[in-house]
Amino acid sequence: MKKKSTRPPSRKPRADALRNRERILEIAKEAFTRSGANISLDDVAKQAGVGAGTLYRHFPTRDALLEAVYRTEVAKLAEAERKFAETMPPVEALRAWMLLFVDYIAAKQIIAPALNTLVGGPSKLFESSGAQIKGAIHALVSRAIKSGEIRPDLDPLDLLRALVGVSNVASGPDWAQSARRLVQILILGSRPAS
Amino acid sequence: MKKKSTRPPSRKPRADALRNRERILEIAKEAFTRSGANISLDDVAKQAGVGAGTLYRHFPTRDALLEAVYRTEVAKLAEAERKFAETMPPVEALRAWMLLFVDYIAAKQIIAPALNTLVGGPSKLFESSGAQIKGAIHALVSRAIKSGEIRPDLDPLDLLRALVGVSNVASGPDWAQSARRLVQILILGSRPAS
DNA sequence: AAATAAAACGGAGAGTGTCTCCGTAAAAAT
DNA sequence: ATTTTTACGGAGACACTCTCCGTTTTATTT
Repeated sequence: MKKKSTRPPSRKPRADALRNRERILEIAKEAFTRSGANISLDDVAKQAGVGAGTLYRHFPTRDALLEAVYRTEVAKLAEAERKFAETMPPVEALRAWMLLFVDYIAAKQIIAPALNTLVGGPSKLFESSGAQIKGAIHALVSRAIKSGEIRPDLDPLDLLRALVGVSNVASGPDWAQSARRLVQILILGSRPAS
Repeated sequence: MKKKSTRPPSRKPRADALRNRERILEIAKEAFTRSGANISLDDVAKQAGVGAGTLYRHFPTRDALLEAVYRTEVAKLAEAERKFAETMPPVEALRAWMLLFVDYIAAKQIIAPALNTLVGGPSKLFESSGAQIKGAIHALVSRAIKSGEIRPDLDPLDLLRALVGVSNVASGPDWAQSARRLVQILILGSRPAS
Protein backbone atom coordinates (compact mmCIF):
# COMPACT_ATOMS: atom_id res chain seq x y z
CA MET A 1 0.00 0.00 0.00
CA LYS A 2 1.48 3.26 -1.06
CA LYS A 3 -1.13 5.73 0.17
CA LYS A 4 -0.72 7.54 3.45
CA SER A 5 -2.42 6.11 6.49
CA THR A 6 -5.16 8.75 6.61
CA ARG A 7 -8.32 7.22 5.28
CA PRO A 8 -9.60 7.63 1.78
CA PRO A 9 -7.04 7.94 -0.99
CA SER A 10 -7.91 11.59 -1.57
CA ARG A 11 -6.05 13.14 -4.41
CA LYS A 12 -3.35 15.73 -4.29
CA PRO A 13 -4.64 19.22 -3.52
CA ARG A 14 -4.72 21.52 -6.48
CA ALA A 15 -1.87 23.92 -6.94
CA ASP A 16 -3.93 26.94 -7.85
CA ALA A 17 -6.09 26.51 -4.80
CA LEU A 18 -3.08 26.79 -2.54
CA ARG A 19 -1.70 29.74 -4.46
CA ASN A 20 -4.98 31.60 -4.25
CA ARG A 21 -5.31 30.92 -0.59
CA GLU A 22 -1.91 32.40 0.13
CA ARG A 23 -2.51 35.37 -2.08
CA ILE A 24 -5.80 36.15 -0.38
CA LEU A 25 -4.22 35.92 3.05
CA GLU A 26 -1.45 38.24 2.02
CA ILE A 27 -3.76 40.89 0.62
CA ALA A 28 -6.20 40.56 3.48
CA LYS A 29 -3.53 41.06 6.11
CA GLU A 30 -2.35 44.18 4.40
CA ALA A 31 -5.86 45.55 4.01
CA PHE A 32 -6.92 44.70 7.54
CA THR A 33 -3.86 46.34 8.97
CA ARG A 34 -4.34 49.44 6.89
CA SER A 35 -8.05 49.96 7.22
CA GLY A 36 -9.44 47.85 10.01
CA ALA A 37 -11.65 44.82 10.02
CA ASN A 38 -14.55 46.23 8.09
CA ILE A 39 -13.10 46.38 4.63
CA SER A 40 -15.06 45.03 1.74
CA LEU A 41 -14.27 41.39 1.18
CA ASP A 42 -15.20 41.70 -2.45
CA ASP A 43 -12.49 44.31 -2.70
CA VAL A 44 -9.99 42.01 -1.12
CA ALA A 45 -10.94 39.36 -3.63
CA LYS A 46 -10.56 41.81 -6.47
CA GLN A 47 -7.16 42.96 -5.29
CA ALA A 48 -6.09 39.37 -4.91
CA GLY A 49 -7.14 38.81 -8.47
CA VAL A 50 -9.74 36.16 -7.66
CA GLY A 51 -13.50 36.04 -7.79
CA ALA A 52 -15.62 36.61 -4.77
CA GLY A 53 -16.65 33.00 -4.86
CA THR A 54 -13.09 31.88 -4.42
CA LEU A 55 -12.58 34.04 -1.40
CA TYR A 56 -15.76 32.84 0.25
CA ARG A 57 -14.99 29.24 -0.53
CA HIS A 58 -11.68 29.49 1.26
CA PHE A 59 -12.95 31.62 4.10
CA PRO A 60 -16.69 31.32 4.57
CA THR A 61 -16.93 34.20 7.03
CA ARG A 62 -15.08 37.36 7.82
CA ASP A 63 -14.02 35.88 11.11
CA ALA A 64 -12.60 32.85 9.42
CA LEU A 65 -10.41 35.08 7.31
CA LEU A 66 -9.38 37.11 10.32
CA GLU A 67 -8.40 34.06 12.23
CA ALA A 68 -6.41 32.70 9.35
CA VAL A 69 -4.64 36.01 8.92
CA TYR A 70 -3.63 36.22 12.53
CA ARG A 71 -2.78 32.64 13.16
CA THR A 72 0.88 33.37 12.67
CA GLU A 73 0.76 36.37 14.99
CA VAL A 74 -0.81 34.22 17.64
CA ALA A 75 1.89 31.67 17.12
CA LYS A 76 4.51 34.31 17.76
CA LEU A 77 2.84 35.22 21.03
CA ALA A 78 2.87 31.62 22.07
CA GLU A 79 6.51 31.38 21.21
CA ALA A 80 7.35 34.51 23.15
CA GLU A 81 5.80 32.91 26.19
CA ARG A 82 8.27 30.08 26.02
CA LYS A 83 11.22 32.38 25.62
CA PHE A 84 10.21 34.68 28.45
CA ALA A 85 9.54 31.76 30.73
CA GLU A 86 13.05 30.49 30.15
CA THR A 87 14.94 33.71 30.49
CA MET A 88 13.12 35.75 33.10
CA PRO A 89 11.92 35.48 36.67
CA PRO A 90 8.25 34.53 36.86
CA VAL A 91 6.62 37.86 37.45
CA GLU A 92 8.82 39.66 34.98
CA ALA A 93 8.02 37.08 32.35
CA LEU A 94 4.35 37.57 32.99
CA ARG A 95 4.65 41.32 32.80
CA ALA A 96 6.71 41.22 29.64
CA TRP A 97 4.26 38.93 27.94
CA MET A 98 1.28 41.02 28.91
CA LEU A 99 2.92 44.09 27.49
CA LEU A 100 3.83 42.26 24.35
CA PHE A 101 0.26 41.11 24.02
CA VAL A 102 -1.12 44.60 24.25
CA ASP A 103 1.50 45.79 21.85
CA TYR A 104 0.72 43.14 19.33
CA ILE A 105 -2.98 43.58 19.40
CA ALA A 106 -2.94 47.32 19.50
CA ALA A 107 -0.55 47.57 16.60
CA LYS A 108 -3.26 46.06 14.52
CA GLN A 109 -6.51 47.49 15.70
CA ILE A 110 -8.07 44.72 13.81
CA ILE A 111 -8.26 41.73 15.94
CA ALA A 112 -9.79 43.33 18.97
CA PRO A 113 -13.42 42.85 18.07
CA ALA A 114 -12.70 39.34 16.98
CA LEU A 115 -10.77 38.67 20.14
CA ASN A 116 -13.83 39.42 22.14
CA THR A 117 -15.48 36.36 20.81
CA LEU A 118 -12.34 34.48 21.70
CA VAL A 119 -12.22 35.25 25.37
CA GLY A 120 -15.87 35.55 25.89
CA GLY A 121 -18.50 34.55 23.47
CA PRO A 122 -19.96 31.16 22.87
CA SER A 123 -18.73 31.46 19.31
CA LYS A 124 -16.60 28.54 18.28
CA LEU A 125 -14.31 30.62 16.16
CA PHE A 126 -10.73 31.05 17.15
CA GLU A 127 -10.78 27.64 18.67
CA SER A 128 -7.17 26.80 18.06
CA SER A 129 -5.75 30.30 18.34
CA GLY A 130 -7.70 30.79 21.50
CA ALA A 131 -6.23 27.68 22.97
CA GLN A 132 -2.72 28.83 22.23
CA ILE A 133 -3.18 32.19 23.88
CA LYS A 134 -4.94 30.72 26.85
CA GLY A 135 -2.22 28.15 27.19
CA ALA A 136 0.45 30.81 27.20
CA ILE A 137 -1.02 32.98 29.90
CA HIS A 138 -1.98 29.95 31.90
CA ALA A 139 1.61 28.77 31.92
CA LEU A 140 2.95 32.16 32.93
CA VAL A 141 0.46 32.59 35.72
CA SER A 142 1.03 29.10 37.01
CA ARG A 143 4.71 29.68 37.28
CA ALA A 144 4.21 32.99 39.05
CA ILE A 145 1.82 31.35 41.47
CA LYS A 146 4.31 28.63 42.27
CA SER A 147 6.90 31.25 43.02
CA GLY A 148 4.50 32.72 45.55
CA GLU A 149 4.33 36.11 43.94
CA ILE A 150 0.82 35.80 42.61
CA ARG A 151 -2.34 34.84 44.42
CA PRO A 152 -3.12 31.16 43.87
CA ASP A 153 -6.76 31.74 43.10
CA LEU A 154 -6.11 34.09 40.21
CA ASP A 155 -7.91 33.09 37.05
CA PRO A 156 -5.55 33.64 34.14
CA LEU A 157 -8.48 34.31 31.89
CA ASP A 158 -9.38 37.31 33.97
CA LEU A 159 -6.07 38.86 33.13
CA LEU A 160 -6.60 38.04 29.52
CA ARG A 161 -9.96 39.73 29.56
CA ALA A 162 -8.51 42.87 31.02
CA LEU A 163 -5.77 42.85 28.42
CA VAL A 164 -8.22 42.59 25.61
CA GLY A 165 -9.96 45.56 27.10
CA VAL A 166 -6.82 47.60 27.20
CA SER A 167 -6.06 46.67 23.66
CA ASN A 168 -9.51 47.57 22.50
CA VAL A 169 -9.04 50.99 23.82
CA ALA A 170 -5.51 51.36 22.67
CA SER A 171 -5.75 54.35 20.44
CA GLY A 172 -5.52 57.55 22.42
CA PRO A 173 -2.28 59.49 22.29
CA ASP A 174 -0.81 57.81 25.36
CA TRP A 175 -2.06 54.30 24.94
CA ALA A 176 1.39 52.90 25.40
CA GLN A 177 1.74 54.60 28.75
CA SER A 178 -1.72 53.64 29.75
CA ALA A 179 -1.15 50.05 28.83
CA ARG A 180 2.01 49.95 30.89
CA ARG A 181 0.27 51.46 33.88
CA LEU A 182 -2.61 49.06 33.61
CA VAL A 183 -0.42 46.02 33.39
CA GLN A 184 1.34 47.24 36.49
CA ILE A 185 -1.96 47.65 38.29
CA LEU A 186 -3.10 44.22 37.25
CA ILE A 187 0.09 42.61 38.49
CA LEU A 188 0.07 44.49 41.75
CA GLY A 189 -3.55 43.56 42.23
CA SER A 190 -2.75 39.93 41.66
CA ARG A 191 -0.21 39.56 44.41
CA PRO A 192 -1.07 37.49 47.44
CA ALA A 193 -2.93 39.31 50.18
CA SER A 194 -0.42 41.07 52.36
CA MET B 1 -40.33 93.24 23.04
CA LYS B 2 -42.23 90.03 23.55
CA LYS B 3 -39.80 87.44 22.20
CA LYS B 4 -37.53 85.48 24.49
CA SER B 5 -33.99 86.66 24.98
CA THR B 6 -32.41 83.98 22.82
CA ARG B 7 -31.73 85.48 19.46
CA PRO B 8 -33.98 85.04 16.47
CA PRO B 9 -37.71 84.58 17.10
CA SER B 10 -37.66 80.96 15.88
CA ARG B 11 -41.03 79.36 15.83
CA LYS B 12 -42.36 76.68 18.10
CA PRO B 13 -40.98 73.23 17.32
CA ARG B 14 -43.38 71.01 15.50
CA ALA B 15 -45.30 68.46 17.48
CA ASP B 16 -44.91 65.60 15.04
CA ALA B 17 -41.15 66.08 15.01
CA LEU B 18 -40.94 65.57 18.73
CA ARG B 19 -43.27 62.62 18.68
CA ASN B 20 -41.28 60.91 15.96
CA ARG B 21 -38.03 61.53 17.73
CA GLU B 22 -39.30 59.87 20.88
CA ARG B 23 -40.80 57.00 19.01
CA ILE B 24 -37.58 56.32 17.16
CA LEU B 25 -35.58 56.38 20.37
CA GLU B 26 -37.97 53.97 21.99
CA ILE B 27 -37.87 51.47 19.16
CA ALA B 28 -34.13 51.84 18.70
CA LYS B 29 -33.40 51.15 22.34
CA GLU B 30 -35.48 48.02 22.23
CA ALA B 31 -33.88 46.84 19.03
CA PHE B 32 -30.33 47.63 20.13
CA THR B 33 -30.83 45.80 23.37
CA ARG B 34 -32.29 42.80 21.66
CA SER B 35 -29.95 42.43 18.72
CA GLY B 36 -26.88 44.54 19.23
CA ALA B 37 -25.64 47.66 17.54
CA ASN B 38 -25.67 46.41 13.99
CA ILE B 39 -29.35 46.29 13.30
CA SER B 40 -30.71 47.83 10.16
CA LEU B 41 -31.63 51.44 10.71
CA ASP B 42 -34.14 51.26 7.91
CA ASP B 43 -35.84 48.54 9.90
CA VAL B 44 -35.89 50.72 12.97
CA ALA B 45 -37.46 53.46 10.91
CA LYS B 46 -40.02 51.07 9.54
CA GLN B 47 -40.91 49.75 12.97
CA ALA B 48 -41.20 53.25 14.26
CA GLY B 49 -43.58 53.97 11.44
CA VAL B 50 -41.48 56.69 9.86
CA GLY B 51 -39.53 56.96 6.66
CA ALA B 52 -35.81 56.43 6.51
CA GLY B 53 -35.35 60.09 5.80
CA THR B 54 -36.96 61.02 9.07
CA LEU B 55 -34.70 58.79 11.05
CA TYR B 56 -31.59 60.10 9.38
CA ARG B 57 -32.69 63.67 9.80
CA HIS B 58 -33.01 63.21 13.52
CA PHE B 59 -29.92 61.06 13.90
CA PRO B 60 -27.47 61.52 11.07
CA THR B 61 -25.26 58.60 12.07
CA ARG B 62 -25.61 55.34 13.88
CA ASP B 63 -23.45 56.67 16.65
CA ALA B 64 -25.66 59.69 17.07
CA LEU B 65 -28.61 57.40 17.59
CA LEU B 66 -26.66 55.23 20.00
CA GLU B 67 -25.60 58.17 22.04
CA ALA B 68 -29.11 59.52 22.18
CA VAL B 69 -30.43 56.15 23.24
CA TYR B 70 -27.96 55.80 26.05
CA ARG B 71 -27.89 59.32 27.28
CA THR B 72 -30.33 58.45 30.00
CA GLU B 73 -28.36 55.40 31.04
CA VAL B 74 -25.26 57.48 31.31
CA ALA B 75 -27.14 59.97 33.38
CA LYS B 76 -28.11 57.20 35.77
CA LEU B 77 -24.49 56.22 36.18
CA ALA B 78 -23.56 59.78 36.96
CA GLU B 79 -26.32 59.94 39.50
CA ALA B 80 -25.23 56.70 41.12
CA GLU B 81 -21.82 58.19 41.61
CA ARG B 82 -23.27 60.97 43.70
CA LYS B 83 -25.33 58.60 45.79
CA PHE B 84 -22.46 56.20 46.43
CA ALA B 85 -20.12 59.01 47.30
CA GLU B 86 -22.54 60.21 49.93
CA THR B 87 -23.41 56.93 51.53
CA MET B 88 -20.27 54.79 51.37
CA PRO B 89 -16.65 54.94 52.39
CA PRO B 90 -14.41 55.99 49.49
CA VAL B 91 -13.08 52.67 48.31
CA GLU B 92 -16.40 50.93 48.66
CA ALA B 93 -18.07 53.66 46.67
CA LEU B 94 -15.49 53.24 43.96
CA ARG B 95 -15.91 49.49 43.92
CA ALA B 96 -19.67 49.69 43.85
CA TRP B 97 -19.65 52.15 41.01
CA MET B 98 -17.22 50.09 38.97
CA LEU B 99 -19.39 47.04 39.36
CA LEU B 100 -22.45 49.00 38.45
CA PHE B 101 -20.70 50.27 35.38
CA VAL B 102 -19.82 46.82 34.19
CA ASP B 103 -23.28 45.66 34.92
CA TYR B 104 -24.88 48.45 33.00
CA ILE B 105 -22.74 48.13 29.97
CA ALA B 106 -22.75 44.39 29.87
CA ALA B 107 -26.50 44.18 30.18
CA LYS B 108 -26.64 45.90 26.85
CA GLN B 109 -23.83 44.57 24.76
CA ILE B 110 -24.47 47.47 22.58
CA ILE B 111 -22.58 50.37 23.81
CA ALA B 112 -19.25 48.67 24.12
CA PRO B 113 -18.00 49.35 20.63
CA ALA B 114 -19.22 52.87 20.85
CA LEU B 115 -17.64 53.28 24.26
CA ASN B 116 -14.30 52.49 22.78
CA THR B 117 -14.38 55.67 20.84
CA LEU B 118 -15.38 57.39 24.05
CA VAL B 119 -12.41 56.40 26.13
CA GLY B 120 -9.95 56.17 23.35
CA GLY B 121 -10.57 57.42 19.91
CA PRO B 122 -10.19 60.91 18.59
CA SER B 123 -13.83 60.76 17.61
CA LYS B 124 -15.80 63.68 18.88
CA LEU B 125 -18.89 61.63 19.45
CA PHE B 126 -20.10 61.01 22.93
CA GLU B 127 -18.72 64.32 23.97
CA SER B 128 -21.21 65.05 26.66
CA SER B 129 -21.82 61.50 27.81
CA GLY B 130 -18.10 60.92 27.92
CA ALA B 131 -17.63 63.93 30.11
CA GLN B 132 -20.24 62.70 32.54
CA ILE B 133 -18.68 59.29 32.92
CA LYS B 134 -15.20 60.66 33.19
CA GLY B 135 -16.39 63.14 35.77
CA ALA B 136 -17.94 60.40 37.84
CA ILE B 137 -14.92 58.15 38.04
CA HIS B 138 -12.66 61.10 38.53
CA ALA B 139 -14.64 62.18 41.55
CA LEU B 140 -14.63 58.70 43.05
CA VAL B 141 -10.93 58.20 42.55
CA SER B 142 -10.10 61.62 43.91
CA ARG B 143 -11.97 60.91 47.07
CA ALA B 144 -10.30 57.55 47.50
CA ILE B 145 -6.91 59.13 46.96
CA LYS B 146 -7.61 61.75 49.59
CA SER B 147 -8.50 59.03 52.02
CA GLY B 148 -5.09 57.51 51.39
CA GLU B 149 -6.39 54.18 50.17
CA ILE B 150 -5.51 54.67 46.55
CA ARG B 151 -2.21 55.62 44.99
CA PRO B 152 -2.14 59.34 44.23
CA ASP B 153 -0.73 58.89 40.75
CA LEU B 154 -3.55 56.67 39.56
CA ASP B 155 -5.12 57.86 36.35
CA PRO B 156 -8.89 57.40 36.63
CA LEU B 157 -9.11 56.93 32.90
CA ASP B 158 -6.94 53.85 33.19
CA LEU B 159 -9.55 52.25 35.37
CA LEU B 160 -12.21 53.27 32.94
CA ARG B 161 -10.32 51.67 30.11
CA ALA B 162 -10.02 48.43 31.95
CA LEU B 163 -13.70 48.50 32.78
CA VAL B 164 -14.64 48.97 29.19
CA GLY B 165 -12.49 45.99 28.42
CA VAL B 166 -14.21 43.85 30.96
CA SER B 167 -17.56 44.93 29.66
CA ASN B 168 -16.60 44.19 26.12
CA VAL B 169 -15.87 40.70 27.07
CA ALA B 170 -18.82 40.29 29.33
CA SER B 171 -20.62 37.43 27.72
CA GLY B 172 -19.18 34.12 28.87
CA PRO B 173 -21.17 32.10 31.35
CA ASP B 174 -19.44 33.56 34.38
CA TRP B 175 -18.97 37.12 33.31
CA ALA B 176 -20.49 38.43 36.49
CA GLN B 177 -17.98 36.53 38.58
CA SER B 178 -15.17 37.54 36.33
CA ALA B 179 -16.14 41.17 36.46
CA ARG B 180 -16.23 41.07 40.23
CA ARG B 181 -12.81 39.46 40.42
CA LEU B 182 -11.35 41.95 38.03
CA VAL B 183 -12.69 44.95 39.86
CA GLN B 184 -11.14 43.52 42.97
CA ILE B 185 -7.80 43.11 41.24
CA LEU B 186 -7.94 46.62 39.89
CA ILE B 187 -8.66 48.08 43.29
CA LEU B 188 -6.00 46.04 45.01
CA GLY B 189 -3.55 47.06 42.36
CA SER B 190 -4.39 50.69 42.86
CA ARG B 191 -3.54 50.85 46.53
CA PRO B 192 -0.49 52.79 47.61
CA ALA B 193 2.77 50.90 47.50
CA SER B 194 3.11 48.94 50.71
C1' DA C 1 -61.14 80.85 9.52
C1' DA C 2 -58.61 81.01 5.64
C1' DA C 3 -54.19 81.85 3.60
C1' DT C 4 -49.23 81.67 3.72
C1' DA C 5 -44.80 80.22 5.03
C1' DA C 6 -41.88 77.22 7.34
C1' DA C 7 -40.71 72.71 8.77
C1' DA C 8 -40.92 67.94 8.57
C1' DC C 9 -42.27 63.77 6.31
C1' DG C 10 -41.43 59.52 3.67
C1' DG C 11 -40.14 56.53 0.31
C1' DA C 12 -38.05 55.85 -4.16
C1' DG C 13 -33.65 55.00 -5.72
C1' DA C 14 -28.54 55.25 -6.31
C1' DG C 15 -24.52 53.40 -4.36
C1' DT C 16 -22.19 49.77 -1.95
C1' DG C 17 -21.37 45.32 0.40
C1' DT C 18 -22.49 40.30 1.17
C1' DC C 19 -22.76 35.80 -0.32
C1' DT C 20 -24.47 32.04 -3.61
C1' DC C 21 -24.99 29.51 -7.69
C1' DC C 22 -23.52 27.22 -11.51
C1' DG C 23 -21.47 27.12 -16.21
C1' DT C 24 -16.66 27.10 -17.37
C1' DA C 25 -11.86 26.09 -16.84
C1' DA C 26 -7.94 23.85 -14.89
C1' DA C 27 -5.54 20.25 -12.62
C1' DA C 28 -4.92 15.45 -11.26
C1' DA C 29 -5.67 10.65 -12.22
C1' DT C 30 -5.99 6.97 -15.51
C1' DA D 1 -5.12 11.61 -24.54
C1' DT D 2 -9.17 11.04 -21.91
C1' DT D 3 -11.80 11.17 -17.91
C1' DT D 4 -12.88 12.79 -13.52
C1' DT D 5 -12.54 15.67 -9.93
C1' DT D 6 -11.77 20.10 -8.06
C1' DA D 7 -11.69 24.87 -8.17
C1' DC D 8 -12.57 29.21 -10.40
C1' DG D 9 -15.02 33.55 -11.08
C1' DG D 10 -18.39 36.79 -11.77
C1' DA D 11 -23.19 37.66 -12.57
C1' DG D 12 -26.91 38.48 -9.82
C1' DA D 13 -30.27 38.25 -5.85
C1' DC D 14 -30.63 40.33 -1.61
C1' DA D 15 -29.65 43.62 2.17
C1' DC D 16 -28.21 48.05 4.16
C1' DT D 17 -27.05 53.00 3.96
C1' DC D 18 -28.12 57.47 3.05
C1' DT D 19 -29.93 61.35 0.02
C1' DC D 20 -33.05 63.94 -2.60
C1' DC D 21 -37.12 66.21 -3.36
C1' DG D 22 -42.21 66.36 -4.19
C1' DT D 23 -45.87 66.14 -0.79
C1' DT D 24 -47.95 66.83 3.64
C1' DT D 25 -48.41 68.75 8.10
C1' DT D 26 -47.92 72.28 11.39
C1' DA D 27 -47.40 76.87 13.02
C1' DT D 28 -48.06 81.63 12.08
C1' DT D 29 -50.23 85.59 9.98
C1' DT D 30 -54.12 88.20 8.35
